[in-house]
Amino acid sequence: MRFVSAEQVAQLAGVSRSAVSRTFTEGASVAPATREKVLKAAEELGYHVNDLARGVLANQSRLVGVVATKPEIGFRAHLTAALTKALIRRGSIPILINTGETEEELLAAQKMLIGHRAEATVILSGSPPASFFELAQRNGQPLVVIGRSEPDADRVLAGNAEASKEAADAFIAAGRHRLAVIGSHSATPSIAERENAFLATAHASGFEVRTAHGRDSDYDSGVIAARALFAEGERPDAIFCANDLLAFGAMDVIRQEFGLSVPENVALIGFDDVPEAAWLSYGLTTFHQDPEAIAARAVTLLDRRQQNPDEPRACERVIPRLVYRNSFPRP
Amino acid sequence: MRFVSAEQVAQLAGVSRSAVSRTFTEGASVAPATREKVLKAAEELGYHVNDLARGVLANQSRLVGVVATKPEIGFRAHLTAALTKALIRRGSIPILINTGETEEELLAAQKMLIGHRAEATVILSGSPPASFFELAQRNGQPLVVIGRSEPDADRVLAGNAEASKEAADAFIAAGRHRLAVIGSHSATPSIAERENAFLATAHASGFEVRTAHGRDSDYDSGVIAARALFAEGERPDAIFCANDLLAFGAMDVIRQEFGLSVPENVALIGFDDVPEAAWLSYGLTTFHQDPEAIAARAVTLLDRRQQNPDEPRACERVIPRLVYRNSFPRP
DNA sequence: ACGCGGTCTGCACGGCTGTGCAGGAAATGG
DNA sequence: CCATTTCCTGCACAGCCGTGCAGACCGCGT
Repeated sequence: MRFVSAEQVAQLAGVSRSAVSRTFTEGASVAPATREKVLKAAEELGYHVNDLARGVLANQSRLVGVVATKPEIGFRAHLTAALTKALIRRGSIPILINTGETEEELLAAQKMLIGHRAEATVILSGSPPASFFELAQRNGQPLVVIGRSEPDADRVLAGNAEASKEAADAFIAAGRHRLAVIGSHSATPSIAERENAFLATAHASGFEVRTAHGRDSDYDSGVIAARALFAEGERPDAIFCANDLLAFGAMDVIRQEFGLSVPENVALIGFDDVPEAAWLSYGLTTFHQDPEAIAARAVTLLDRRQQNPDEPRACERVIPRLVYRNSFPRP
Repeated sequence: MRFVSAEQVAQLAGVSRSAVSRTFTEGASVAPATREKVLKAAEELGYHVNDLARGVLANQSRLVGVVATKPEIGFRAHLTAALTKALIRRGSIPILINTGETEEELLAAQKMLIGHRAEATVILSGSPPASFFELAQRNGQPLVVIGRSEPDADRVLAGNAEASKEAADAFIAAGRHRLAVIGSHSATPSIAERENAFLATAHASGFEVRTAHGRDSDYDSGVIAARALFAEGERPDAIFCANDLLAFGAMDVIRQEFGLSVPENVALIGFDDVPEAAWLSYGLTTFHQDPEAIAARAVTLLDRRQQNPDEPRACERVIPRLVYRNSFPRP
C-alpha cells in the first residue's frame, strides 16, 4: 500500500479511473472541471502515475543505457556528464552502466536494459563483442556508439584522423623533425586512430616517428612512455599524445626527471582539452573536443532513429579544434 | 511485436505461461524437464522477462537514483563511478540524475524516480530543499545522503571534523603558525565542515587563521583564493584547502605567480586524494578518501533499510587518512 | 419542442507478469 | 496392486495502466 493507484484517486474525486488516466495523459480529452477534481484528489493523496505500467503498455520505457568503462577518468567523465544531462533534458532516464572489462558483465548489463525495455543504448567506450550488437539488433534496441567506427550502429565520430594530421603538419612546419607519438596498448579505437593518422602523415612527409605505449591511456602510462622515449635513443623534440592524460604524464617526466623544458626542448600536443590542460602547471596545447556538442549529436541520432527506425545507419561528425597554449605556442 | 512475450514461449515449448514464468522466477517450483523445454524455446525466440511488468506487480523496480551536480568533477567523479559499480554488482540499476542547480529540475527528477518506483535515491551533492525529503518520505523512498548531515535520511559521513583538526594540529606541530584555509562560497556541507573544524582547532590553540573563498570549489577558485591570500596581508606559511582541486589551483599560483616554493615557504594540505594529487607536478599531502569504501557503506545502508524499513535512521562513518607527500612532508 | 452535433465519460479490453489454489500424475510405501 | 504423499502444472486472479467504443448529456439551431 505504499503507492496510490489511479483507482483510489478516481474514488476520491468521484469519477471513473479512465478520467484519472486521461487527466495524466498528454492530449487526451477531459473536461476542465473533471480535470480539476482529479488533480485535486491526486494532490491530496500524493498520486504519481506508475511509469512501469505505462511502459508495459507501450512496450518501451524512457530508459537509455549509457555504457562506459571507467567513467570517472579524463574526457570520458565530461562526456558522461554531458550525455546524462542531455538525456534528462530530453525526458529520458540515463542508466549509467559502469561496466568492468569483463564481457560477461557487459552482457548482464545489456540483458538488464532489454529486460527494462530501454529505448536505446549509448556506448562510450570499450569494445563490445559481436554478440552485443547482435543481441541489440535482435531486440530492436537502437544503438549509438561514440568514437568508434561501428557499421552496425549509429555513431558519433570525432575527426581523429584530420586532427592528428594537423598535429603532424604543425610540428613539421615549426621545424620539429624528431617526432614521437605516445599511445596506449589497450588501444581503444580513438586512441589507435589518432596514433595511426599521425604516423601516416609524418611518414608521408618523410619523417621517422618514435612510438611509445603505456599500458593504459592515463597519466601513469604517459609517465612510463616518456621515460622509455628519453632514457635511450634519439630524444624527440615534439611529441603527439593520444590524449591529455598521457601528455600530462609525459610533460612531468620530461621536465622533472630529465630537466628539459617544454616547449623549448620538447613540444607537446595532446587531445581532448580536459580542464586540466589549462592549469598553470601544464598549459597544454591540445585539440578541443566539446562534450556537450558530442552529447547533442548523440541525442539527435536517438531522435532520428526513433522517428524512423528503418533508416540506414547514420554518422555524425564533430571536428576538434587545436587550442594553442604553452606546450606548443602558436607559430 | 518487437518483444517476445511469455505466452509465445509457452506455446512453442508446449507448456502453460505459468511454467514459463516459474522458470524465470527465483525459487519457483518447476520440473527440470519443463525447465529445459522452456529455456530452449526462450533461447530460440530471444525471450527476456519484462522487468517492467514484474515491477508493476511488485510495486517496485530495481532502479536506484543517484543524484549529483557536476558528477564529472574531482572526487565526485570517483564517488559516482564507485557507487554505480557497487549498485550494478548488487543487482540494482543506477540512474544518474545529473541535475543542474535548479530546484525544479531536481524535483522533476524525483518525480521521475517515484514514477518508476525506484527503490531508493542516493544523494551525492547539492542541497535538496525540504520538500524533497518530504516527498521521498511520503512515497516510502529510502534516501541515502553522502557527506551531509541530514537527520531525515540514512547517511554516510566522512570524518571531516576529525581530519581537519588533524591538519591544524599537524601544521602547528611543524612550527607553521601563519595559517590559512581555502574554502568555497558555494559551501557544500562537507566543505563548510572542513573549514569550520580547521578554524575551531586553530583558534583553540590560539592561532589566527586567514580565510579565502573562491566562487566554487574547483581549480579556478583555488587560483583566485590564493591570489587574494598572497596579494596583500601577511603571507601564510601553511594552507589547508577544503579539497584537492582548490589545493592545485593554490599551489600553482604560489609557485608560478609569486615565485614561492612548496613546502619550504608554504605548506599545503588538501582533501580527497584524487589521483592528480600523486602527479609529479603536485605531490599533494592530502586526506585520502576511498570512494569504493564510501560506496560500499551506502549499499550497506540500502540493504539494511530494505530489510527493515522502519528502523531508525542510520549513519555510517568513514575515516580519511592523511597521506604525506611533498607539499607537507611527514615531520 | 425537437432533432442534431459535439464533447465527455464509463465500460471493457488489452498489454505482461507472479502466485494461490486445486487437481492430476508420478512416485513411494505397504 | 492399491493408497497416500509429493511434486508439478494449469487456471484464474491481481497488479497497474491506456484507449476504442458506445452511450449520455449538453447546447444550439430551427
